Amino acid sequence: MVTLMSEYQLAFRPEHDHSGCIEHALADAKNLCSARNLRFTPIRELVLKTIWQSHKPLGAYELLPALAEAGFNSAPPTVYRALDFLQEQGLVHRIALLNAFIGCPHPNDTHEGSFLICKQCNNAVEIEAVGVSREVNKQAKLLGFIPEQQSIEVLGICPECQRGIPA
Amino acid sequence: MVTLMSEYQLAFRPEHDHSGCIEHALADAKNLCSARNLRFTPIRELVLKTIWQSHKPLGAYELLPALAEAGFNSAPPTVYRALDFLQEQGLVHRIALLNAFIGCPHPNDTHEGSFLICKQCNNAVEIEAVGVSREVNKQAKLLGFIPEQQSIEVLGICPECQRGIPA
DNA sequence: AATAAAGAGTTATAATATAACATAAATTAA
DNA sequence: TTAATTTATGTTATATTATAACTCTTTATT
Repeated sequence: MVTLMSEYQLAFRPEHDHSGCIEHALADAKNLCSARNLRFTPIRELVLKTIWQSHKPLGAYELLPALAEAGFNSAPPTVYRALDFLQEQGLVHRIALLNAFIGCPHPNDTHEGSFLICKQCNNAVEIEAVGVSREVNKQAKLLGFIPEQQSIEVLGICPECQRGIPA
Repeated sequence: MVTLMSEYQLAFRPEHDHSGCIEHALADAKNLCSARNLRFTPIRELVLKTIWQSHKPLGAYELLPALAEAGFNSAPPTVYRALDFLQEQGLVHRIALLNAFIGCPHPNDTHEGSFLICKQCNNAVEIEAVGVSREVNKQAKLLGFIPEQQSIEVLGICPECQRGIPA
């Protein structure tokens, strides 16, 4: 059952094994940094882990308490530096509509996320918007515009919340 | 020549008659408000007019000086109220990636803008992204998600700037 | 070990946005 | 036409998000 479903659906399925999401994301990040000869420092790991506590995008300031509890400096620059690093490496995405950050479930292929964000439960899923990107590029080409960075964000109601059961 | 071109291209064509854009937008707004029995107050008109001074999205605080010069209160709430009104009526769009606002060239049909934004000259054009919206809805439906609000923003280089002539 | 580079600590502040309450103007009801 | 109501604006204060600038420490390179 689960194996037939795209990982992208998990965020909208409260019953899924979320500890698997976290472990998978952290392992991915460790591997990716090691392969790129980058340092996956304790602060970076903690920020990523905190982001992955749920599928709800978190604001930068919501990440600070976790740093404080772990005994790190918890001034804004600390978390923004970690977020900058994680974004550069594709490990997290920033959701512009929310000023918030979410873990990327497939950080290995460079891409920009497209998101469905539930207004009720605040969970967000990253979708493979191949068709969307293709259409955007088509429109851009018509105007002679060279696209470099896309932000596609859709607010709405997720399947769970439609059933009246906020996740 | 110009009649064959979509109005959407104008932002990337520095030679276009921009006074026409402004007049058209203000006339549209006046008609729309009157048709909806809404008040197109001097502040709202001035904010819209200021936004339409160019095709570059403007931040809220960039609009304040115009209010001050015209003798209005120029504290942030004044401009945000006007922007809220203009957004609700579809007269301006907010570009989330830039925290900035841009005039809508066709405010009559309710829609959400999709934008191509030039990183060099900062001009932005609203595109008719019918195909894009269709693709987004398709993806959403696959996941049982009901889309309500879309934000599609593409950063890149416009045709003029590709030619090395920043508009 | 000496040097350089990268990461983190720290203080201050910039930029964006809203809350809350007072006043004024316009619309509607009496 | 006034009185009541609604809508818009004035005003002060503050919340939220993000970055600048400088210091110190740790890690990597020579």
